[in-house]
Amino acid sequence: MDLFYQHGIHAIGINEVLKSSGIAKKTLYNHFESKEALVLATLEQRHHLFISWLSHCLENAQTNEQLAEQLFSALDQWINNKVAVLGDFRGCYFINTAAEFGELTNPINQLCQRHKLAVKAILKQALNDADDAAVERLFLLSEGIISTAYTCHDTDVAKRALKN
Amino acid sequence: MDLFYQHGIHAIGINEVLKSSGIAKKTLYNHFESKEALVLATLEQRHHLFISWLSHCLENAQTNEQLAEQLFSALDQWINNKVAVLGDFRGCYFINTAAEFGELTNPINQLCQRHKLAVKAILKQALNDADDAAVERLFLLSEGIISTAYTCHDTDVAKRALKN
DNA sequence: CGCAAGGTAGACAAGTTGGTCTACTTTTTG
DNA sequence: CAAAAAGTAGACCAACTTGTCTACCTTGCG
Repeated sequence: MDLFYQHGIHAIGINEVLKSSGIAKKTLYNHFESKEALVLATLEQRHHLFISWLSHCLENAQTNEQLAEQLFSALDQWINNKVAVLGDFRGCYFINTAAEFGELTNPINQLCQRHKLAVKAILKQALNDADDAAVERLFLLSEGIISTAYTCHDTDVAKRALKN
Repeated sequence: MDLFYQHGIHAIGINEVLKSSGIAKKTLYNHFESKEALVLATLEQRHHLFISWLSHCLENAQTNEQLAEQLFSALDQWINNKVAVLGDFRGCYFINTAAEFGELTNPINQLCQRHKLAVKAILKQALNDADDAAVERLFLLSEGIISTAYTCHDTDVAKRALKN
């Protein structure tokens, strides 16, 4: 997971995965029928990790403003490597991976899409399905923050969003 | 350019570039000393293309609201393949490329960052450097829109943003 | 025209890729 | 304990990677 997240899928060969995990090639191909299957498993794992972290961060928000505050401050924690389960921040694993696998028919791409829809659903639920436009704005802002933090190496962007 | 944008850098080998461009390998390496140099050239080219398209789209905006309207409607055009110079929409070339080349020391990554800063500068300028917080929000929203349109295959996201 | 510059096609090198397979060892389990 | 299951190390394969080089051909220009 960490290797793929830190360097991208194409940049990491199976042999590097083996070396870093200390596992034999045969064993790996015993558990996963291909590199794609392995990648899908890492996506699935991170999906669950991320969703449960995010849900926890957004618990008990009462108002739009409160939700925004909790969301942005969670992102700030992540961006500044304060969230152990998410590892060293290197943008969104799903955005990054979708960038490498763009074909709509590719299961990898589809999983990335599903992840994003799940994130949006969590925001919606945190607002009791109240305000669709607010959910949308919050989602777009959070995507923008994650993307900007990564490509601009801007570690303060979430903090600034908190203030505005 | 198109090949790299549509499929990602690692997914496209030099030989595919040659085949698709009808150029001999020697010739290519006569003009570019490496694949990285070629990639940098495509980034540079698209950077200029994109910046000049965007500047044009944002001309003569008087208010925050007007600027937002012009920005979102420009994005909508791009996302729905109405902007010939930008080619078939496949997200932001710079976000996608940064996802593949994450090391801060890599010139490719640095170019991606510079592009984003230039985009932000254009927004700032379009508002006559007036309202920093508004520029920031607009930038984040636009990054979110581009990213969402791509990873969620959501071609209406810019249109919805226009309405809110 | 004649020649230099720069094009073409593609063989080739050295290394990497994902994936299979053999031969052997360790662990689990009835 | 014995047998089966699952692990290990790594050779091997075919295909592909970037990049170099040779040999030939086409241009543009003095």
